[in-house]
Amino acid sequence: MAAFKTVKGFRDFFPEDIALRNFIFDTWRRVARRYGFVEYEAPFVESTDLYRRKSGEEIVKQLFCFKDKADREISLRPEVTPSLARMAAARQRDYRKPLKWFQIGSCFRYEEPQEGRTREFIQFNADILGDGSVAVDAELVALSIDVMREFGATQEDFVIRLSTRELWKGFLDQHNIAPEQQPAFLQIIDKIERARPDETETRLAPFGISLGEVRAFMDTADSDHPVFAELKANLTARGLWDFIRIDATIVRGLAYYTGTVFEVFDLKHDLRAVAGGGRYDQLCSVMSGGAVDMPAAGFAMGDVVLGILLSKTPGAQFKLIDSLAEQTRIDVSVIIADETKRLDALAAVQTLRAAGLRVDYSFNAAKMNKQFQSAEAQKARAAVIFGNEYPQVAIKDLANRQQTNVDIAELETSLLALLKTAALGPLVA
RNA sequence: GUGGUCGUAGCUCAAUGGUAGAGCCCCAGAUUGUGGUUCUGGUUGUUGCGGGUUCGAGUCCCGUCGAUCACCCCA
Repeated sequence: MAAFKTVKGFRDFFPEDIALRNFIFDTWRRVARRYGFVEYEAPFVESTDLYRRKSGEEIVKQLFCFKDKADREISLRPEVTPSLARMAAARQRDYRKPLKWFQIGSCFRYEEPQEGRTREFIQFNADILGDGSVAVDAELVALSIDVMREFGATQEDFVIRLSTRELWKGFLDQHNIAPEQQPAFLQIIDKIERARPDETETRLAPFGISLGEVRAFMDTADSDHPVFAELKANLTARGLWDFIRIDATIVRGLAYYTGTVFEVFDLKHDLRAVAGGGRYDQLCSVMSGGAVDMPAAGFAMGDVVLGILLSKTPGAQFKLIDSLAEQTRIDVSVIIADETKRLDALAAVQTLRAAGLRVDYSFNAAKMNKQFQSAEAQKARAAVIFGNEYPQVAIKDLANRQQTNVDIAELETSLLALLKTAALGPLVA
């Protein structure tokens, strides 16, 4: 029988992978909380209609969708924004506005996997609902910048490419393009940097607009354009405007964006967008059948591309490596030099664990050097040796290799004191 | 869903169609009460899977699964 493998596009998370994931989650949570956001979660499975409502029938081919045992059409969530809109519309009266909500969890898309794109990925979503001001847009951009900075990324590593659909709306109204045709036009703009010029020209033809006109218009959209004035003043005051690059080609694929749109882009590795989002003022209304009309804006950041970026960004390495080590390190390795003292050692293990220390030991009789190697491998700060000196035990500081004997009654106190001191020695690399 | 490339030990990779290997990792010993270095020895494979051609297939052919790249998509 062939060995089992993960289902296509899905990942195993071994301990070192979980350590990285925890590091990412912790960072997302810490910064979001710093901004006054509160955490929520939505179901992993929703009615397929929820996504049809938002994006139309063609979306189904990208959905991880199936029928349940009662023949209901359901889908693994491809994103959480529709769920958020549903939840917010249902209970919005219970919360003071604006809502500042964030969420961390898996999403699923039935696509061809490749680097940076899997069928299950984890997103951090941050959204602000119930306030339509540019101040909200600025707050979200600021949050996305600070999340990246918290990971250790700098201005050398990433940039916020930002635009607003207002810009193109004005342009299109001027050219008498009907609102229902505008999404199709924006799709062309979205691909303008990747597509060949003659292809773009052909696709623009039905709109009666030349590539030259589009390019000329894009050149007028720089950071001094009046449409960005308020956002610029806001982010400049925070010292964050230097992270922004106005880029009229950023329109985001989604039809529902209505105002500011932005993406977090890495500058050095030619990766996919690390995060993206914008303002979607109509969505709550659409999702609630018009019952609740609430302006909203938000962004999402995926773990897969972020993980690749972090692994390639020197500035992020220190925090990351430190976090990974901290998640698997123990405080104390109890070494049993004399098997007749094993029960005494176990008693001490429990006492130390009750005191909150991370303690491990060998399950079976083992040579001293093996036990010390285990202590080393687990990055224990101290070793406690139970041997023929009992009822005294030897405490060894594994950082500086100094060893002292103490009475068993003083073990906990002595260890706590040792663990408070800085680890000076080769262990601290 | 479409097309290209790839798939050999836990990992990184070798092997003109002719006995499947190396380094790292791991395990044991040198060292029976002391961890990073060193030395010695050792384990590890249905060569992704299934067919076919051949005296003989890791190697060539077909299919399939997976990875990766491009397309698509990125809600």
